[in-house]
Amino acid sequence: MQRSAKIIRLIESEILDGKMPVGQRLESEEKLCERFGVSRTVIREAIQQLRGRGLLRTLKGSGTYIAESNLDTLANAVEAYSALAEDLDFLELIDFRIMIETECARLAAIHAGEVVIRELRSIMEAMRQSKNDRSEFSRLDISFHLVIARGSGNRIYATVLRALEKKCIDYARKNRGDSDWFQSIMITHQAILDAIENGKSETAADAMHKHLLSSRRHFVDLTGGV
Amino acid sequence: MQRSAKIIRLIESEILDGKMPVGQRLESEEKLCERFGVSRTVIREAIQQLRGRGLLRTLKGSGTYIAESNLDTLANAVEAYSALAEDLDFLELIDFRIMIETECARLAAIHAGEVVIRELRSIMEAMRQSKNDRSEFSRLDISFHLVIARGSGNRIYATVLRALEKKCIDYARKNRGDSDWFQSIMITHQAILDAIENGKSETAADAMHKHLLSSRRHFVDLTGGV
DNA sequence: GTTGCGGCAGTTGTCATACAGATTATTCTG
DNA sequence: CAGAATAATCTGTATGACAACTGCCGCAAC
Repeated sequence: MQRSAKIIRLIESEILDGKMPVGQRLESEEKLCERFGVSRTVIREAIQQLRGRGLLRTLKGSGTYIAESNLDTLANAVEAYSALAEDLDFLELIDFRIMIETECARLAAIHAGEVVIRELRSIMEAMRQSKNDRSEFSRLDISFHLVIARGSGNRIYATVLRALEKKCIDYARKNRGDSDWFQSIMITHQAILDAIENGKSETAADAMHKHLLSSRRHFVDLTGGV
Repeated sequence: MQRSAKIIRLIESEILDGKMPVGQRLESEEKLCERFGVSRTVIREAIQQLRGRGLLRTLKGSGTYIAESNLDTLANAVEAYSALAEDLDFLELIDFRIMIETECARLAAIHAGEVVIRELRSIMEAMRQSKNDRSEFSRLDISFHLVIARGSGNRIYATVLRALEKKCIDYARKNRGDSDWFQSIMITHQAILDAIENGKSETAADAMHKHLLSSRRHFVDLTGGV
């Protein structure tokens, strides 16, 4: 095994076991060299990888510190996974969305404020006017869902869904349909929005669930599930 | 901005935009030096960080390749997030669990085999005997949930929940209660187990949902939601 | 005393060079 | 042609040097 890999495991376990509090400064690279008996090259490579994982952050001229948690790191990981997972097809994606977004709608009905609701209304209006621009329509469609995730008040949901945005837009573009399909999306979106506005959490969850299930059926009909 | 950061963005975007197919070999470090006009040090630091993110993997003597998606990377990110997020309150955690574990229970009722069911039974028995050892009881409580996640057959759910194990145990320990609370957990766990044994997916999902909702209510009552 | 400046020590970022250890391509040999 | 020996290529590690930046301390001016 490479030397840097050993150093990584040592530092990683110190952090994850909570021995190193968030924000604490690591020893300088030179000290770490002495302590582990390796060259500065090895220490630096280990630190770089741990920075990539979001466990450390470095300030030039100052030092390297235990990072505070960063949602972007989580988003990067999810985005990387969805980009690299060749076998993650759109059915798995929509199944995952059914799970997470049903919950988002439920929470959004409880937590969403006036700002979020106005944003949703404005997206609905833009969608009406983009009826004939399929690409723009798909983008707005997904942004409607992202805003609801944000309105849930749960940052994890919002972050994860945002990381999947590209993949979702690809799905929406592929899952195109005729004028009836357009109408169906607008109606179900409106039902979700109404429920959120009125704070009816179960109704919102149910509407979102039906909306995505119907999207899933449409996708299966259109593509045979591929 | 550091030079390695620029290189990272360039390579990252090439990968995430799908220009570099999974498994493809990157140019050698020396070629990348020429192309970007920097020293080998900078190139290597960029590669190290991208390895940490799970986008690249390197074979000594051979080269650096676009990684295939790896569940461990996702697990690392989730674990790092939960370990470093001092402000990740338990309500967000339990909301997330309600969502994902309801689905796990549903799938486990369909996919769980005899091995998983025996394991669940044995955990129930151990919980009965650990009634007075709160720490051990909490550990067993969470392991019951992890086994169900494994039994769902969905590796993503199982991986993510496994990465949250430590945080879940902390939650369970904090969410302690009296003898009635103990009985309530045992009864709802039994209901979930029965539904899974009998392959009743909707019943299992419902039982899990009720179980975690009740846990959430108990937590809110106990702590005021903090 | 307080403020502002300069300089010094410490620290990370980058470069260059060298070689070890592994893999891959090429050539040689039977 | 097959297989072994060899060469070329590539990553891992070590070392030394210097640039760029930060934090701290002391000193001078007010």
